[in-house]
Amino acid sequence: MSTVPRAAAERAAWLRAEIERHNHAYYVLDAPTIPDAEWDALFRELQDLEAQHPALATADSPTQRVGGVPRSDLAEVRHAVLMLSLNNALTEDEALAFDHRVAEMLAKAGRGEGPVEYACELKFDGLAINLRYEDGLLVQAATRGDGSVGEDVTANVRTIHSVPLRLHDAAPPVLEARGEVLMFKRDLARLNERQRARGDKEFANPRNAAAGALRQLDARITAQRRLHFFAYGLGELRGAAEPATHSATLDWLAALGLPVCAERTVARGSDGLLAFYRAVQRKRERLDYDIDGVVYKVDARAEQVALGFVSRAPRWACAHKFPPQEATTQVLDIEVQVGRTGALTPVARLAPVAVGGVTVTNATLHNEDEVRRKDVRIGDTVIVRRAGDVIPEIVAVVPERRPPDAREFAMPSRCPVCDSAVERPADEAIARCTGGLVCGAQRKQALLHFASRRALDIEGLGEKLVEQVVEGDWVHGPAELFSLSLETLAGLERMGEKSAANLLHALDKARSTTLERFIYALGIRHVGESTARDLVHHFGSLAALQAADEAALLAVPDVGPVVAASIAHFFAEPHNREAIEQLRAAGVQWPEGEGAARPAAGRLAGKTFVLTGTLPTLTREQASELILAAGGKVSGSVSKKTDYVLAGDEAGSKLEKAQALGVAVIDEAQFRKLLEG
DNA sequence: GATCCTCGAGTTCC
DNA sequence: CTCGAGGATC
Repeated sequence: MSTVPRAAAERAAWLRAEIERHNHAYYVLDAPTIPDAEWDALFRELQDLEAQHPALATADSPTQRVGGVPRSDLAEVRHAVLMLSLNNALTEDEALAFDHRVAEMLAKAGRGEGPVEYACELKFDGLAINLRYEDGLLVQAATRGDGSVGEDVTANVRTIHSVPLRLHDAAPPVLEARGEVLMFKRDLARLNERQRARGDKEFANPRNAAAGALRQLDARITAQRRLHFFAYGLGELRGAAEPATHSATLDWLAALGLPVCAERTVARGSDGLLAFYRAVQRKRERLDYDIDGVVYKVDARAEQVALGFVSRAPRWACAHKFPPQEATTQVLDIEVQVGRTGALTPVARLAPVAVGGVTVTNATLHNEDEVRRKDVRIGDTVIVRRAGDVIPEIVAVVPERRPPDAREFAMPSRCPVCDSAVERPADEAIARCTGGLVCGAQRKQALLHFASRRALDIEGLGEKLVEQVVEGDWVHGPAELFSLSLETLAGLERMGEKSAANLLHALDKARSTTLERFIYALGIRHVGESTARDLVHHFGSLAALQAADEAALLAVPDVGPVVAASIAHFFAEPHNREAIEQLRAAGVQWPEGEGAARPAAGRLAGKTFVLTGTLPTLTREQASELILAAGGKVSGSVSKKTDYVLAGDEAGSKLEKAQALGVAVIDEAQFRKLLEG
C-alpha cells in the first residue's frame, strides 16, 4: 500500500473540516459563509487529492456524499427502538381533550399544581427516518417502514447536505436521531423545471418528490434532488444520559450538529398549545416546506415515563393537524365554459371535497393543452389543492385509481352555447367560439364586463340578473340596460320593487363615468384598463380615438400591431359605432378634454410600484390612486424594473420575489413618507 | 431572434 | 393568482 505524503494528508484533513464547516453554515444554519464558487474550488481540490491518494477517501469525507453505485434493491433494517406513530387531534376540542387527559393522569401520579409544559414543534410533511451514529459517525439511515422494520437508505441519506456525516465532539458511542426528510418548496420548483425541460413528469408536491428521491436505488439521482432533514427526537442512545426534557434533547441534537427546526417553543397548558397552533397556522404559507400540523410533546422526561404508551402510540404526545390543503376527489365531468372573448375553457366538475376549509366542486383546467399535460380524464381520481390560498387547482391524477372506463376530454368543434364553429389558431393555446355577439354566452359576459366594478360599476347587476334580461329578450346590448323599466325589473325572479328601484338608481349613477372606464367597458379585445388609460392620454377624446387608423394607433406607447388592429377593427364595425351612439343617447357621459395632459411631475414620477398583501389603513385601490396621482406607475408583477414593493400583511410570493431581486420593500408608513417627500 | 416585462383574461368561493 | 401572449429591448 502506497504511503500518502504527510502534506497531502494534512491538506485533505483541512479541506474536509473546512467544507463541512461551510456546509453546516449553509445547509443547517442557513447562513452561507463563502461564495458557491469558492466552495466548489475547495471541493474539487479535495476530490483531486483523494483521486491521487485513495487512502484519503474516508467514509466521512464530504466527497462521499455524491455518488455510490446503483443497487439492486433496498435492504431491510430492524430498528433498535420502535418508531412509533402519534395520535392525531383533528379539532381544537380534541387538542384540549389531550391536555386534559395528560393533566389528569399526571395529577393521579402525584404531580403538583400548575399547567403541564409541552414542547411544541412542527409536523413536517415528509418521510420519517432514523439516523444511527456510532462514535459520532453516520453508519446507517433507515425509513420508518412499519415501525419495527424499515428500509436501508444510507447511501441516499449521505447525499443530504444538512445531515452531518460526523457529529461534533462529545458524541456518545451510540446515538440514533429521528427526524423527517423533506424537500424545500424552492428546490421542488427547480426540480420540476428540470423535469419539464426534459419532458419528464413533474412532481405533484414536495412530499412525493422527497419520497421518490430517497428511495432511489441510484444515490447519484438522490444527490441531484436536494433534500433536507430536521431532527425531532431520539432512538437508541448508549453511553450518555438523555436530557431531562424533550426541549433540552433538541438543543443537544442541535449542538451535536444535527439540523433542528427553529420553529419550536415550550408552551404551558392548553392555552399555550392553541396559541402555538394558531401562530404556526398563520405562518404556514411563508415556510419553505410543507407541514400538515403541529406536534405537542410533554416536555419533562419523567412525566413522559409516568404517562407511558397505549398500544403503539405514546400517551404523552399528539399531532394536531391542520385542515388539509390538499385532498383527493373524483372528476365527475369536464365541461366547457365560454368567456367574453369566446374563449372555451374546460372546467372539471368535482365530487365535493373539503380543502383548506372550503368545499371545492369546480377547478379550471385552463385549456386543452393543460388537460393533456396533466392527463386528466373523466372518472379519474385527482389531487386538488387550493393554490395561492384561494383558487382550487388540480395538481395531478392518481394513476392507480383510474377506472377502465375513464373518458378522455375532447374540445368540441362547435360552441356548446350557440353552435357556432370553434377555431383554434395553430400557434395558440386557446380555442374560441366564432359566434361573437350571436353567442348568448359572449353577450352575457360582455354585459357583465360592461357593468363590472372597474368598468361602469353598475352595482347589483350580477350574473343572475344578466341571465334573465338576456334570456327574456329584454336586453341585446349595453345601451338597452338603461331603458329597463321598473315594471320589467320588478317582474323578474328574486327582484322586488325595492331591489328594482336600487338597480335603476345604480344605472343612473353609472351614466356619469370617465372616458377611461368607458373605453375599458366596451370590451375591445386586448384593451384592458391599462391600455384604455394609455389611449385616453394619447388621444384625449373618444372622437379622436375613433378617427385613428392603425398607423395612428401604433404611435401609442405599448400598442403594437396586434392591439392596433384589434382597436381599428372594433371601431370599423357599424354595430359597434351604433352601440356607442345609443349609449350616449341613453345619457352615458364623461368629462371631455381631460387626460390628454396629466401631472407628469409628481413626487413619484417615473417610479414603478407593486402592491401586495393587506395594508393597515389603505385599500389597494386607494394606494394605487395615490401612486397614479403622484405620477407613479402601478404594476402587477415584480421585476428588476420595479422601484418599490409596497407590502402589507400576509404578503405572498411577490414579497419573496422582491427580496430575491433586491427590490426595495416598504410598508404603508414608509410609503406615506415618500408621498410627502 | 431571444429574453424580459407587462398586460389581459379567466377563474373560485363566500 | 396564474398563464399566455403582445410589446419593447438588446
